[in-house]
Amino acid sequence: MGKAEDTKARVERAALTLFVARGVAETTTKEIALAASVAEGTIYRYFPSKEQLAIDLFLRHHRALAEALGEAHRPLKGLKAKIEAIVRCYCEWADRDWTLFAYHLLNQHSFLIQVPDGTPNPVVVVREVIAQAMRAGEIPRRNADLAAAATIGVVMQPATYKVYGRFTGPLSSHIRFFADAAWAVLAVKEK
Amino acid sequence: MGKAEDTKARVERAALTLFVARGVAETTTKEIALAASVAEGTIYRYFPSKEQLAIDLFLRHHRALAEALGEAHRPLKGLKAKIEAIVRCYCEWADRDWTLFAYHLLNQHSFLIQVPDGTPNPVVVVREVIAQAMRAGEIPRRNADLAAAATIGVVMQPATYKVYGRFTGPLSSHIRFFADAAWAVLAVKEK
DNA sequence: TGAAAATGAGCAAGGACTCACTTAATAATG
DNA sequence: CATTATTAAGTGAGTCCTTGCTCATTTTCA
Repeated sequence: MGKAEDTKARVERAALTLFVARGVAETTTKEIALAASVAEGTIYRYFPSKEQLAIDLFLRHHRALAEALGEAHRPLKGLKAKIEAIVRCYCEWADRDWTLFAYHLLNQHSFLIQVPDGTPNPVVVVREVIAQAMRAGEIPRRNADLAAAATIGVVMQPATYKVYGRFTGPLSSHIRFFADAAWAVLAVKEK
Repeated sequence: MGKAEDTKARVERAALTLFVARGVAETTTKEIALAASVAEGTIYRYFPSKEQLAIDLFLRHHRALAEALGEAHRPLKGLKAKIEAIVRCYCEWADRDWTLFAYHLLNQHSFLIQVPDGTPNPVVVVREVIAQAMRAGEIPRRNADLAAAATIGVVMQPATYKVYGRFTGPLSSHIRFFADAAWAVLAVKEK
């Protein structure tokens, strides 16, 4: 790794850690510089603004996660297999870089509006898998957005509670439960 | 309503609306004053700081929701009935004052750490209902925090997506689905 | 030796909050 | 009742401080 890339990476990691611990607005550029062992001005060699640094961090993860989820389910046939692959991919992604994952989770509502059209989107990936399974008659038909939201909630709420410290240990240890629970939600029959 | 209480309420409502629309840190005291048709100094007659105003708003709702959920399920017997009552209460609560609800939803991670010990807590209410049902053998035993989180996610994730504008219409129209889906998650068997 | 990288004092902008003061409402008084 | 005194409510210009960002200067290193 070149010196410049190393410095850039240090700034990103420092910013990320502070953003998660104290929030984006509450983190100052001075603090980022200090945590990255760099002068404040150095940040501006690599990023045009603090805002852009925050957005870059978010978007990079957002896109990568969406692509990973897409590739995880695409080769498989059948909703059950796809759901399990998506859940596994999501949990492993979270466990691999928990700080980045937490940042993405906690800042969705700040940045989601700024996602350019056509950007791969994790929610849309899941929604499409579900909508397709409804068309194929694998699960009861209903509002696909609603079904996708409830299904995603089964995994994302536990992830959120892990961020809050309500649990410990890797998300991956619960893949079996998440996949079964997600399936159970999708299989709910209209009465 | 006395004049003073009316002013205080106007300030609170203005702050709430702005906090939801733009975030707490991004909302200035000038904007709050303007929206409440009040001078900036007037805010400080009723609240010691902007921060405290934000916390008050959060805590009041947090406590009230927890109590409402508790009362909704307490008279009932059996997990299925309790879950349905909790889901109904939660959805109606959200529909009744959507701005307040959205504020609470979007700012959990800022304020949850500041909740004083012993404060009624919506998550704990649900967790206890579930833990009790596990002890009674109504549903399979597993980590109660995990089960509670996944169950809550079934309702809260759709609520969150409604905040983001991904859907429209009252949450209450989906009570049936949420209750069935929540039950399905809890009934998932260990394999 | 020159370009790339890094520095950090300083600036302009904007923020939360204060406070000396005005206005409205209420009580006391003769 | 009219008048005055007392308190409550409201004001907004101004203070002080923090923040994001700049840029003239220095350091690093190929």
